[in-house]
Amino acid sequence: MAIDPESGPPLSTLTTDAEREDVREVADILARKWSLEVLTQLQQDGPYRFNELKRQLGVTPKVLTDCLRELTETGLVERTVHSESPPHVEYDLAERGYELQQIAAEMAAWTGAADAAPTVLVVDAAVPTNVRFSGWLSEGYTVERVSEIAHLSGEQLERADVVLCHHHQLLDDRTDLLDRLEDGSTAAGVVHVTDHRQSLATHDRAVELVEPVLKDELLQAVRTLLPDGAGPERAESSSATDRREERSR
Amino acid sequence: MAIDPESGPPLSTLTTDAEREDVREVADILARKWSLEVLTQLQQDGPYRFNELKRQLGVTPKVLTDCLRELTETGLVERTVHSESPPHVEYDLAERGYELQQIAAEMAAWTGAADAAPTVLVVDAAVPTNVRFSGWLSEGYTVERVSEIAHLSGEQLERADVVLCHHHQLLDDRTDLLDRLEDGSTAAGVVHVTDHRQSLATHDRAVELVEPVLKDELLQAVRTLLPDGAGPERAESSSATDRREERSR
DNA sequence: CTGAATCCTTTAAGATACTG
DNA sequence: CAGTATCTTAAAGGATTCAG
Repeated sequence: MAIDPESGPPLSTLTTDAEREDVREVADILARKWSLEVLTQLQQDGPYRFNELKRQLGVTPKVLTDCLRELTETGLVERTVHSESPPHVEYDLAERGYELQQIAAEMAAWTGAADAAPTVLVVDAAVPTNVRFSGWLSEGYTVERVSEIAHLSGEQLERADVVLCHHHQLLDDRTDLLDRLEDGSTAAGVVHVTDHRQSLATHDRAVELVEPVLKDELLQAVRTLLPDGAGPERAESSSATDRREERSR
Repeated sequence: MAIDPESGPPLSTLTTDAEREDVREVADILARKWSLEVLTQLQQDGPYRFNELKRQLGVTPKVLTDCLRELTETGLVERTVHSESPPHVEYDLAERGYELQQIAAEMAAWTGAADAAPTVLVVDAAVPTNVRFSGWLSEGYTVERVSEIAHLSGEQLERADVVLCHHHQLLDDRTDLLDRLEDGSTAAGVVHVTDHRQSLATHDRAVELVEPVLKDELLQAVRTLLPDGAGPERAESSSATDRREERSR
């Protein structure tokens, strides 16, 4: 398991089935299409009536009914019936609904932080090499590892800003992802690590390094491949949203 | 995450659609039936091979394949192909998978904390009364509010240790939940608040209070209705798991 | 105004059998 | 050993219509 030992272990583990079941119940609500929309809307604009909310979110009545029923039953939203004429119903955020949004905000911050740090995908280095490279990159970068480039998924490649791989891997079974890596049609830059110089840098977003590779050499190579010199020291300045927009263009 | 409302408002709000979408993606994974099982299993017992994991969890191969594919594509699990003979495949927790479990643990702690504090359900007090009662109870109790007892859901009643309601509400439209409240067949105790004494305490888990109700009077009444004198000062001692077992018997 | 009732489509999950 | 292929079921989301 790839946990860096230097950080003191908070190591809260989900040991019991009951705990995991609790998490699944909470996550199930957050995963529903309209739950968070309703919660944030209620938090921002105080109480809402049914049709107000319906118009605001652009959701069909059945779905909103289902959603609000679940949220009130789980104590995240308060439903108040006002009997004055004309009678109406108000929905407002409950204390637990507020608390849940704080947790949701942590989740967003977590993914945001990973998006903000450039991601380096280390492909199939032998274990000692892998550990060495990962250690060098662990500050300032999000590091992912993949055993064989043949099994690389499109999603992983999309998350990567730089792919770091041993050259011999690039000679094996061809895949379309591999082709895209070599012809430079991916957003990610490529660092080839080879045992002997082979002049493989086939496009301007590819760099070749020959073993033995030094730490500064690797970091420098990675840095040149990031968009306009954005590196770990500048990673903090670009928000998660900025990077998301960058990547989805 | 211990969110105490009296601390200055961290008030992280989920303002953008992108943030809510991120949360939904993460929550969707946690809500899946086997994701957390796989993650905790990998965390506890190092790397696993496919069939090992399959036997351990008692899951069909298709479902495990789907689950592992999603977890590796999202970078939570590392998949390593060992080509020595006999060749085999290993799955292990990735750094992000470890981080996600920390968040999951916070979610479990959050629901656990709510379970650990006795829950008082305040039914349909007029707004000023409601605020007054809720304020008195806010330390040491989880407080929920419901506007009309007629709309009380079974789930809410099950979460409640004590139901605090105005007596006139109990005379209106009958529901089965209301019957259960009055005949004492619910786990929850009942505090009736009336304007004039009416001798309504029909069972030993019901208490009648006459306005004006004093803070100490209310807190004392609530305390007598909790199982064997467990109150807010003892709430910390009983773990979330203990209370869950209590309630599900 | 606030939903309930109906119908349709998609997807997770499980069971079962089969393959490189 | 490590999956894939097929089929079935159940629940969620959505559109539309109807009702208290």
